[in-house]
Amino acid sequence: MERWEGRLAPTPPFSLALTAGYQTYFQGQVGADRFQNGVYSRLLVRNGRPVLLQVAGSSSPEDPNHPLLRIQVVAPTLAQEDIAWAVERASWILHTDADLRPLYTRLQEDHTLRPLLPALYGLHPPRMPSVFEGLVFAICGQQVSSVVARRIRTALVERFGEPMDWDGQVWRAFPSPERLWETGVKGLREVGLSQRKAEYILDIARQAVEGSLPLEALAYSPSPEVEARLTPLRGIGRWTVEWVLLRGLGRPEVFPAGDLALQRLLARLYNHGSPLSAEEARMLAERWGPWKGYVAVLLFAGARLGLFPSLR
DNA sequence: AGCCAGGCTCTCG
DNA sequence: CGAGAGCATGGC
Repeated sequence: MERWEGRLAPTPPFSLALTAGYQTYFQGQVGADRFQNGVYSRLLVRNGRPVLLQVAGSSSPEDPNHPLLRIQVVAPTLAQEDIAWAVERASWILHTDADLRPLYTRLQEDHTLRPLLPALYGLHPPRMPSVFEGLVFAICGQQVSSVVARRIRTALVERFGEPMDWDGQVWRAFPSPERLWETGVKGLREVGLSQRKAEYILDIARQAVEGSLPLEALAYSPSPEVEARLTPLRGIGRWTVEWVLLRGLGRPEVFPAGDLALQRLLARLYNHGSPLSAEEARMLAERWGPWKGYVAVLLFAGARLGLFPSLR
C-alpha cells in the first residue's frame, strides 16, 4: 500500500466538523462516507483501482476563519495523476471553494436563521463524488423516511461496494454502474429497495454502462440542462432532480420545495405551523435569492443538530 | 395494528 | 387533464 500526505486550504470560513458531519447526517457513517474521530474518509475507485481519501483538520479545535486540512491518499499504487485526482475529488466532495459570505450577509435579516449562524459557521454544502451516486442516492430516499433511506444507502455500499483493507478496517466504495447492473433486480431488492426503485436504478446503470447516458458530463452543466437530461429518465421526477442538483452537485440556488420534510420545517419556522404547499414553499424561498439551496442545507443541518428551539 | 415517511409511475375516469 | 392505488421498510 502506498501513501501520500498533503494539505488543502479551503475558502474560509470552513468547518470540517460541520461539512463532513452533514455529509454523514451527523451519524458517523452513511453509505460510503465516514466521519469518525475528526477524520473524513471515503473510498473511491479510479480506473478500476481503489483510492482511499482521508481528510482531517490541522488544528484542534478547528478555526473556521483560518482553515487548513490535512489530506491523506492511500492506494495499492499511487501515481502523480492519482494524487492530483484524489485532491481534486476531496475538494469537490467537501466543496472547499464555496464562498459562504454572501449567504451569511443575506441571512443577517433572517430572524429565524441568524441566531443559528454561529453554530453552523463554515458549513460548506458537501457534494456526492459522482452524478451516478447522487442519482442512486436520491432514488433510495424517495418517499421513505430518512432513517429507512440511510439504512438502504449504507446496505447498498456494504453489500456491493468494492472493498479495500487498510488500517485494520474494510473500506468500501460506492458500487459502480457496472457492479449494480450485474447485480440485477433481485440483488437490489435484498437491500430493501422496492421492485420499482430497483428497476429505476438498473435502467440508469445500464444506460451509464452503455454510454448512452453521459451522466458525469452533467456535473458542470447548467442546472436547466441537467434537469432536461435527467427528468425524462424513468423514476426521476422534480424532487429527485433537485436533490441531485443541490446535494449531488452543490448548486446554491436549487431549492427542493417539493420535499415533504422541508415543507414541514418551513411551516413550523416561517408559517406559524400552518402547512405549506410546494408552490407556497417555493415562493417563500424566493427571499433567499440565489442562495436558497444553501439555506435548505442550513435548515436541515439545524434541524438534525437540534438547533431550533421552536422545534423542541 | 395501521399509518405515514425527505416520490414516482401507472391506471382510470 | 386530475385523482388514486401501490410500493419497501421502520418508527410511532
